[in-house]
Amino acid sequence: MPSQIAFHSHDHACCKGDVLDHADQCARDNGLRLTPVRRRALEILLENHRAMGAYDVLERLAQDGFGDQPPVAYRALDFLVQHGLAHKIRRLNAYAACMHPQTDHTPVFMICSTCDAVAEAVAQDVRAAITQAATAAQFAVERVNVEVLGLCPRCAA
Amino acid sequence: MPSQIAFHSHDHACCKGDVLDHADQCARDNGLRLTPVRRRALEILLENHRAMGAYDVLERLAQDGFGDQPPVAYRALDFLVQHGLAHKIRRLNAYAACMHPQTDHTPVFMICSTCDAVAEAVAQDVRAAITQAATAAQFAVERVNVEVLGLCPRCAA
DNA sequence: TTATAACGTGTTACAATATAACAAGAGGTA
DNA sequence: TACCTCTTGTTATATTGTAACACGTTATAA
Repeated sequence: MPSQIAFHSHDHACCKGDVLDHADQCARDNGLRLTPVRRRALEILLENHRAMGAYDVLERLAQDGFGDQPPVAYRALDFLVQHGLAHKIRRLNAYAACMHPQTDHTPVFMICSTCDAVAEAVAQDVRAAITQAATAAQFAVERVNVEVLGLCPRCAA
Repeated sequence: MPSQIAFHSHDHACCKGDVLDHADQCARDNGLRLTPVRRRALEILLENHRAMGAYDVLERLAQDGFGDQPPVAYRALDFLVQHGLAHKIRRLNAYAACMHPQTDHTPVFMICSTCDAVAEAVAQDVRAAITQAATAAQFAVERVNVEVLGLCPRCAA
């Protein structure tokens, strides 16, 4: 599942299913508890290739009978981020499901400034270039966040 | 002035002076109005190589006799960011003076997770790698933001 | 099995970050 | 001068994010 397809038409039910399957698998393998709220939060994020604000997710969770106070959403989202099942898109103060949960990746987020769609690319050489720059500054890298704002193919057309 | 020096000892009065001089120059050349609040905001950001929250800057501005309501700080900071004199560090919800205002750069921010110091590296190949990844996804890049969390040389020691 | 500890959820209350909108002043320009 | 634009100050409010506690559930271990 190459990252680029987020911007292009694809079988999203399948795309979504794959990620959820992996999440279940990952939970089993690592002794994580993918509880109903957490799993539902991930499903909500997976509904489209857009980042969602914590309060938007909260609203959806509340509709489904879960709690309706901010910590409910923040805790579920923090869990997903913590375990690599979702990412926080800082430019948008929002969250998106991880589209490459199986790989140890340094995600590059491409955010469409027109339609707000978000795609996650895996770019190993971006990571390499960053590491090199950091090394030159004697800086020990822990986490990397790359966000690119621009126009997705659809909006550019 | 190589980016890396932010993490190392350097003549900060000079470092600060250079950036302010450039800002004055840049304002003259481009017909920008580097008004007292705006210039003072930049000076405040330049006091150390740390990112400052808008409310911290506001407090300082208020002490200097400017308004004490949030828009005062946000407007000054937005102006600086808009014209490339400062950057917003999204991981910290904070702002830092631009240390390479003269160059058309894609900044890479290195944020120390221990002491919160921020250094700004210019890494042309990071930009190149990102552009390549974006092109592969038919994504038209407008702005790029790279933030690296880790340990600065001092804290690593 | 029961005791216990660790974790998860719901809730209240609040903190931190950010913006909309309007009035008034400062600075140019015809 | 009259006019326009930009800038500043202010009020009020929106948005995003957490601390802390009560209670339930799950895992562990005697």
